[in-house]
Amino acid sequence: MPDTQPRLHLHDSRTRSTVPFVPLDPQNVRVYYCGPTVYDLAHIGNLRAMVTADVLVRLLRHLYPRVTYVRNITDVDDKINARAHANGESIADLTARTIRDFHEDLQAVSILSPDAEPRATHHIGEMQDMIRRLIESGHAYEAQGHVLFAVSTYPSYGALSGRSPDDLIAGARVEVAPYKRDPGDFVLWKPSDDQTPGWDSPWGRGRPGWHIECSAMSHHYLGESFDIHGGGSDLLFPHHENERAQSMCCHPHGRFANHWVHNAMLLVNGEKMSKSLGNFLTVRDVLRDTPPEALRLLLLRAQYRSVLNFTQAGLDEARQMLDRFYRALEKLDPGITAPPPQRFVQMLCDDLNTPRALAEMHALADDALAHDAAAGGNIAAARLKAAGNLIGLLHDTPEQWFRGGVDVDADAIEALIAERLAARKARDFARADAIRNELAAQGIVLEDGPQGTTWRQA
RNA sequence: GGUCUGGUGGCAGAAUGGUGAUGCAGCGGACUGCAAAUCCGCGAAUGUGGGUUCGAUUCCCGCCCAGACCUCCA
Repeated sequence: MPDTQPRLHLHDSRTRSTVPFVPLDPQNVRVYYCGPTVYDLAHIGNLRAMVTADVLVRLLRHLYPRVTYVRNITDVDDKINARAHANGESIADLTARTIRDFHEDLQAVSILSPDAEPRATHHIGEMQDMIRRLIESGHAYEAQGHVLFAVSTYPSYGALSGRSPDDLIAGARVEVAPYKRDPGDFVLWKPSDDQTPGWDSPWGRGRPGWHIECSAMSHHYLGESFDIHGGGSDLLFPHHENERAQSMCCHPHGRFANHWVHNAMLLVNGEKMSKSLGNFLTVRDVLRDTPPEALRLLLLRAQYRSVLNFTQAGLDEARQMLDRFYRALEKLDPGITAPPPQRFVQMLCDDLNTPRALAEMHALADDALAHDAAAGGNIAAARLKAAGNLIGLLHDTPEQWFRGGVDVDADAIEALIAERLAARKARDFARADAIRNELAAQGIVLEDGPQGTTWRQA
């Protein structure tokens, strides 16, 4: 039914407008996202970007036959050097451990692996090639052991982030290195001393600047032109602006990213997350006492371009929403499957409007809960599950969701339920309630239904 | 200082030039021995001052407030 297939519209940061998404090659949609700099655990702000990318890629996979999703790992960076030194460990140990932790955290919240996850240190050669070409074409110059990109050679510099070069100079809050021809020039290659990781190059032993890695890796995996480049809005300038300048100057016939997607920042209790405020939350911190799906749902409750305020109350609410969804999935018949409803997909196609998509899921849950199987309750449940799965939710069974938290002795609980049933039959409600209270104290909630008494974790 | 977003019920959070989704919380009812879960129902919002318009929450301007970015923070 190609006529009824929803069309994806996405907001493009470069033009600051929401436009129809038209793939360069409908047979292979190509996406690049900026991944982590691996010096510390992922925090929930990092996670928002990764979840946004995940929903986008899942939706693209639903709409198109093939998607190539590349997400890099920055494993050469001065913050890494500083952290390894402070920890008294090798850079290799630090980055290996951080990458492993990053993968664990993302997997916990059902973020799918990218098709390629290149590491900067594995692509130094390509970066050097690009730098060489930029020097040869007059877009870059050497100065005091550094190679710098000359922003004045790229007339469109600033077009992506909507700034004029004059604004940038006026607002520069960092001291401008004296060897720069223009205050806006940025480093492509910089010298390393003996204590710092470095690679031999035509410009001496050194290491790459931050931006060049993404230009080199996106070109290597996706070509001169690809469909979508994404990341947090804080990357728009300077990182993405600089990436674009380098890539467009190095590959003048390409378009680099056709479409730019940026997610808004996350606040914690109304404040920007920062170590000095003491509100810096890692994914692990949150998952210690929250089911991973609740964290994921919390992030999807706001549209990705809105600032999202992270609170414990919001997390609790996300958990309650999932309780109801899983309650509805108890109506699911194992044999019944359904595609995600068109209206749900339509909402996602409207610039990833996950709040409206979730409203559709609530309607499906209503339907499933209010009707028995003969009246379509099981179909609604199947649709709900398909919808949830499309955005990386509802992967558990209701059994796992309601009972999966901590270790409990199910046999002991069943024995107490049997004892309570006997007491109720004898109309000894004092004893029956005492048993229920005893279990409640252990975090076990009893529910008396038409089919008998069931239990779940609070 | 410059650039750019945004201010919607108690809270979270959509949408829209013409009766403002959804969720949580609250209130009433059904069900229950009482609960829990579920169901039915109810109340409740567009920061502020102007302008354009038959009509503005939506478009425009001022003000107030919040946030982001301004050379390596998702």
